[in-house]
Amino acid sequence: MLLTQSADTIIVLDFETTGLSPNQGDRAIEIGAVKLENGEVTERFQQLMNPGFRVSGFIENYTGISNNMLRGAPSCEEVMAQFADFIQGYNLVAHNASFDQRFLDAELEGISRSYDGEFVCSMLLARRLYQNAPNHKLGGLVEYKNISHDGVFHRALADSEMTAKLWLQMLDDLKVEHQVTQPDFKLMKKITKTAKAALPQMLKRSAKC
DNA sequence: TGCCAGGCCCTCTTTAGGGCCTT
Repeated sequence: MLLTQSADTIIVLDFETTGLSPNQGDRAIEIGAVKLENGEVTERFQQLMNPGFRVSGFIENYTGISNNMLRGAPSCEEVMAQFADFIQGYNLVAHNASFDQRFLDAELEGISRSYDGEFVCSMLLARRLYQNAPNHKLGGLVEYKNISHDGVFHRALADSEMTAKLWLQMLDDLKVEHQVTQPDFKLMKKITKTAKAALPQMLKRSAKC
C-alpha cells in the first residue's frame, strides 16, 4: 500500500554496516536519514550504533567509522527503536534500496518493530532516467548531474543528503525533459518497475495526465 | 589470509552467466 497521508513527504535513508549481509551476521553501525517535504529537507536523523562486536579494518577505512567511535555509541536496538518512530507513516527512498531494506528489516525484526511505508530505489530510477551516465553509483551520479556536495562519502547522513538531492534532480528532470507536471512517489515507483524500452511511452502517458 | 549476499538487468538469454550496486 502506498501511503497517501504524506504523499509529498518521504524519508531518504542510508545505512553504514559491518558488511553486506545481515544473514551472515552483519549489523548496522550508523543510520542517517533526511525527511524531504515539498522539496525541502525539514528533519535529519543521524546516529552511530554499537553492533556488539569489533568492525573490520576494511569497514573502518571505508566509512571512517572506527571501533573507538562505536565503543561509546548506544546499541543498535536503542537507536533503531528511535528510527522506527522517525520513519513511521512515510514512504522510503534509498540508493540500492534492496541493501538498506534488508538491514532495516533485520534490525527492526530484532526489536519486534516494523514500518508501514514502501521503498523506492534511486539507483533503479537513475538507471532508467540516466542511461548515458558512466555508472550509477551514488557518487558517480552526483558528479554526472553536477550536484553540490561537501566531499563526504560513505557516511550515513552525507549519503542520504546526496541521495535526497539526486531524488529532487530526478523529479526536476521528469518535469523539464519529460513534461511530467507533477511527478510523485507513486510515479517514481512505477518507473522502477517499467522496462527501459517501455519507459518513453509510459512517461508520455504520464505527461498527458 | 581470503572470502562471504542478494536483487536487478543485460545478453553471446530463458534448461544461464556475469556485471553492477550497496558495506
